[in-house]
Amino acid sequence: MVERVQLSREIIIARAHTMIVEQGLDAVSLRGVAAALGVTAPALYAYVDDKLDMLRGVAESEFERLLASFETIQADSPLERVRLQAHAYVQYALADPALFQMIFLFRPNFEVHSEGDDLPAATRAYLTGAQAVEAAMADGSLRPGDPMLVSLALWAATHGAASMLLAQLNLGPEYESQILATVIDNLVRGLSVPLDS
Amino acid sequence: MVERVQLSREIIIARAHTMIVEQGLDAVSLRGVAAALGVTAPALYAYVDDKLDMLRGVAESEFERLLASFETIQADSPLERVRLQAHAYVQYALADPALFQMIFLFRPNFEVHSEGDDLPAATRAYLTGAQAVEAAMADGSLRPGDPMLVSLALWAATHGAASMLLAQLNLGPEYESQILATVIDNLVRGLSVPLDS
DNA sequence: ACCATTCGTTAACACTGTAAAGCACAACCG
DNA sequence: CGGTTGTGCTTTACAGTGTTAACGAATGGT
Repeated sequence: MVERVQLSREIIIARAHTMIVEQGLDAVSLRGVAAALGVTAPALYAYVDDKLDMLRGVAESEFERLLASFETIQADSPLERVRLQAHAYVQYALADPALFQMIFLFRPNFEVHSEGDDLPAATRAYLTGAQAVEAAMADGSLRPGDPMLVSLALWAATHGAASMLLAQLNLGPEYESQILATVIDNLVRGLSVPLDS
Repeated sequence: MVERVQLSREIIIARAHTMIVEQGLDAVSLRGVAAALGVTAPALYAYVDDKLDMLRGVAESEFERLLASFETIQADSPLERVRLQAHAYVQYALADPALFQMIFLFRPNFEVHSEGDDLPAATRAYLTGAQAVEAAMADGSLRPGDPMLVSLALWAATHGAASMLLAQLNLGPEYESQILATVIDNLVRGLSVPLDS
């Protein structure tokens, strides 16, 4: 009961994607993906270097999705945009834990030497965050500083919060949004110019 | 050139521990650990449920070490203790990345129903952190609130910072301490009572 | 001396990722 | 039309993995 379509890198990655979502990262094998496509495992090697390369393809498409979710955010102020992006990141993580677990298997490279849309999606997602931080600094709502440093710090804290929520610490789910809010809001508060009182 | 000692759970876990440090988590196999002990793989099953259980043993011993590093911290104030614990956590992570990567394979359980030293080391490490937070709140240097929530938030942010540093983002190593400081100091700043100015 | 138990071994199963060789079919060229 | 070339997949194979079942040797007790 396998449907045999024309093989391609995209098809393979798409199938791996859905299998990761449905069965978890550890349960996905190259042979399994091939079988789901009605094909034997070595056939995939014409389109994919190895298993890691296949997963890299899935990760790339995920960063693309994350970036898209950033771009739909409507915010009143630059600072609010920073906060909403952090929330969007956690939302993304909680929606598909297996995918979130995977995207950091590959070290993103944030050295921006070339320009344009051919940058890896991870880099573009990061740049989007950094822009929001920069705007909030120009705005005067965040204290001046290195935007790269601050956006990485925000990302790190957000990532940690998401990881902690996913670790299922038997805390009861009502804690989830509170932990996230505590991390993000207080970090932003610490980074902001003091509002006396 | 294998030295064959009396087998035990502790011996197995210790050997797995050093092999993880030396060769990385992915390179460690049950068969490999057995061979290093001069024994065949099925022999381990008398002392260990399965591979995951073996790793769980290593993780437990690591939390014990982390806890020990917390207990040697000398701080002038409760708030300073909170900051130093966060730094100790990151120091621990950077010292042995493979071990840090592993300890969160298992969801720690923070429900404290029993008392005393028979609690899992992860729980005791967390409680140590929560106590410091509580002291800082009693002290008046942290705004009042749920100590559990705040200490989890701090842990989450710290964990995220460590993960980000370990991801080797091609950022140049001078960024490492800066990112950490940005996350921790600003989060603590956000959690503190404002000091007008 | 025999029995029982403990502690390890060997053999086997069902997987995994990956490489080499082979085979079937379509396209092209004379 | 017949032969050649090449593409796309399969079969086969290898070296691993975790794990289970059956077997064996040594040890201690009665």
